[in-house]
Amino acid sequence: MDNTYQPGNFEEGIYATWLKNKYFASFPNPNKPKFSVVMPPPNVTGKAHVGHALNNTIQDVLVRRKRMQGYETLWTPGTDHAAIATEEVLCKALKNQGLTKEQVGRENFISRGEKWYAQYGDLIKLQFQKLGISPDWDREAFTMDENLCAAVRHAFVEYYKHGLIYRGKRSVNYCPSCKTTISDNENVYVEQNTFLWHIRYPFADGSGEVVIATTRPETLFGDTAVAVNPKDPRYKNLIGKQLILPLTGRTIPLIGDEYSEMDFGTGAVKITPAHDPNDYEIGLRHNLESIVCIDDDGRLTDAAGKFKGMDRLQARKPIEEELKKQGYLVKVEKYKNKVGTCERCGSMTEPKISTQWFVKMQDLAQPAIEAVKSGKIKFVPKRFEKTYLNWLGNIKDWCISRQIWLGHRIPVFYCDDCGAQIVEETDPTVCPKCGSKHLHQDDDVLDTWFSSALWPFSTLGYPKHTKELEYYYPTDVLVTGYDIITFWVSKMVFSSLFFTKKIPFKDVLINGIVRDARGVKMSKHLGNGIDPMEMIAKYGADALRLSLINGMSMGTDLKYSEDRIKEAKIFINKIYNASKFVISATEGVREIKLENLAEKDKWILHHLNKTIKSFNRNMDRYNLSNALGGLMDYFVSKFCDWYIELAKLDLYGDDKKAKATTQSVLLYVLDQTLKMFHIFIPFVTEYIYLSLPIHEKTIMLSKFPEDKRQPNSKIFEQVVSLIKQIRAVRAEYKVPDNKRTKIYVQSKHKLSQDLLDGINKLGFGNQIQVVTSENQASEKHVKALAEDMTAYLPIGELVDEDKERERKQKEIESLQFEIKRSQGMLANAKFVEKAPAALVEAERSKLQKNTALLEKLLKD
RNA sequence: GGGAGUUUAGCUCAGCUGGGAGAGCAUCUGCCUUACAAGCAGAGGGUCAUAGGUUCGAGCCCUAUAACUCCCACCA
Repeated sequence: MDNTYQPGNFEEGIYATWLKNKYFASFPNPNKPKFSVVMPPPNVTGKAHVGHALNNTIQDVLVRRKRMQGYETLWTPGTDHAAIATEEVLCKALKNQGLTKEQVGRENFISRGEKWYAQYGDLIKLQFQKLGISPDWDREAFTMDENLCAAVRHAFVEYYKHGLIYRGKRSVNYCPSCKTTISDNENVYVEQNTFLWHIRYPFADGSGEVVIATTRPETLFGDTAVAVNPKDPRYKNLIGKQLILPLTGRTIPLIGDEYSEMDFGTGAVKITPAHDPNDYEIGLRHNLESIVCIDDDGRLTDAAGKFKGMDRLQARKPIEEELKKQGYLVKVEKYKNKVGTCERCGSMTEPKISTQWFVKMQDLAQPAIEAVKSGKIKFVPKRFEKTYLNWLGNIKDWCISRQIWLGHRIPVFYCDDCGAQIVEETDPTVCPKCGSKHLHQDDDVLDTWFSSALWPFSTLGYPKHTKELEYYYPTDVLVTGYDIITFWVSKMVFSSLFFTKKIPFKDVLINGIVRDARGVKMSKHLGNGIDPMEMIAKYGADALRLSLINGMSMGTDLKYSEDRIKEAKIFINKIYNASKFVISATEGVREIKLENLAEKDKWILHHLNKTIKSFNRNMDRYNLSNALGGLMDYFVSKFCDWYIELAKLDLYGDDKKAKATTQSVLLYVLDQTLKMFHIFIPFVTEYIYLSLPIHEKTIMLSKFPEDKRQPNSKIFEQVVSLIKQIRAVRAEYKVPDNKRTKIYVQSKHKLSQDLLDGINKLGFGNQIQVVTSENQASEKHVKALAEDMTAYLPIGELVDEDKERERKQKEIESLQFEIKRSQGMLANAKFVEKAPAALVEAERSKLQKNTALLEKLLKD
């Protein structure tokens, strides 16, 4: 081992060995219980960020433990093609060359996409490997792989044949300047200072008018109704009457629809089905005509009469003037609202009603809701079930077509001659209806989530009936962020239930988002991100991993900064140094024998066992941070601070038997704790493990610690508290640590020599003597008390009678307070009656102990 | 507008089915003790956001209020 902890010296080599020996590989083995996890596939658009590091570290921790516990463990890695994001990147690159995707053509563009995927897919993989995670890389999957494409195709055809896929109209965002539809993500809402135009629509019969308020007067030419709330007393009786649409002379009806809010504007809203998604819905409900008054270039159409050909925005002013001239304009007020704009060019987007493909959700959603409600699928933390159920409960049909080129092309073919729609698993060459050979495929591609929805089973070979699918499915746990519960988790559940008749996973573990030290979400844009690769280079992968798990709470965002990684490294350094000590102290040891245990040995083994027990309990409940915290605490506060310090007495002493036992215990405890630490910090633990005098070929596949009963040493617990008292008393009297004193000990129990030596060493003594009464401690002294033990410390000049009296007085008071409290509780009949028996018992023994201590003090 | 979350020590956060307020970091004091000064020993520091309620007992349960955060929908 290196003399100091230098992760850079061994992390890479260890990972290479793991890979070479195929320790991560898994194969179906019906004789063993299995544990399977599928990795949320990162987008192949860039490099790994801390969020990936967190998500994958959590998975690795779970997977490594199960593997060590003897489960046949499969963790499937993979990547997602993220069509929209990648297409965006590629378009930008083209733009820099002065090209558009139309100019390079669809085929050429797609092959550019493939090149991109090949190049960046490997990059992400290399970064993940640096993290030390242990998925079965031989099973790496990509959403555009041949067999995954087959799964997508199969899924589409199945849905279609079950009548769950249909073509319908929907409003999409359209950018008139880029001349393309854009995704919801690229459509950013920007607050703008604009106006609210109040326009008069007279009744056709001349019986008055209705005033409407609008932010878009230019869409007036597409109006086919005015809507009011049917409960609105102002208009209730007027519903059904005809209105004259200004500037056109057309008549349109006044309709009643809940959509119209009574307290907004005038309570009357103009309805333009062709240019507003809500209006489109209303149009469907009321059977309204849809009139297009803005074309794909953003110019007004014939419907706008003399305004035809004008830009939609530039037409506002002239329209306003015309309305004013003709007496239709009531007023124009200043108004702030949010307007959808194109992320790329910044111009205002237009809602556009177009034909899209949909998946019918109602029947699919129901079983997915049931799966969670019945508890077959559990969310951790539970509160995220609400997010899931809420969304599925109000589900709308899923629009799966996207107007881009990258991704899975919609497998629908149209016959140019008879117009038939052909949907089959293989591409058709002849129209089954009319025999025509003139066929063309739908231009759109599928929503990226369509393929991600199949991920848990498509990666195991679906639609083929593979032995992997048979053995590993359903998977055991999915670890993901709360931001994609609706996008992804829900879709996997209903897809899986439909296609495989099984749930895709049993537990859904939700991790939070990594934020910077001020709580701001990390992003490229803000430049506040922490680059995991840079951190690994600086502090090692183990430190990064430890810092992510330590203090992390499932589902809660993590405030994160480089300091945390520094702290983690310091902790690992502690493990490193303690291990170095144990290894040097156990050179040549061939066998671990836990025999002839001394008090300290029983004590450390008891606490080890307690730690293992709570570690496993916490891990089973996915309390990773608590499991880790308990282990860290044991390692430092019990093993290092007490056991190792005391072990030195045996190691450098003459008692060979005691030395052998201590060596065994040292090795045993280190071995067991390393194995638990391994799942969090795999590299350094492997490095140390392989340096132990007794070890297997890798810690990765060694047996995970299990709970074994080990009674505690009560006497050693008392020795610990006596030593703590001695130290506290010394500190209070300002005895510097380098000034050692004689220690007199009086104890009800017989203290063996090793315990006395221990008290002497850790209590800063230079000599220790057992006494049977205080008088035997002849010098002026102060006292340190434990339940059945007392230490007298002759600290010479530093003894201060007043202070000693004061200290005792304080102690007495606090004991009296405690005793009174205990007595009060025990005197309360309701407490004794209602509280759990163990609690009452504990209170009694506490009272007893405190009373004993108080008596002792009062005697003085 | 609908939903969810958070509020505990200077900072980051634990705190189990309700049963004497915790950890790490930071601060202060002492110590280079042969694994570790990236260390060891000790100490100080909290009206558990606020106001009510339930209970023998509330950080935890109920009601209301405030501040902050997030998600979804929408603003004619």
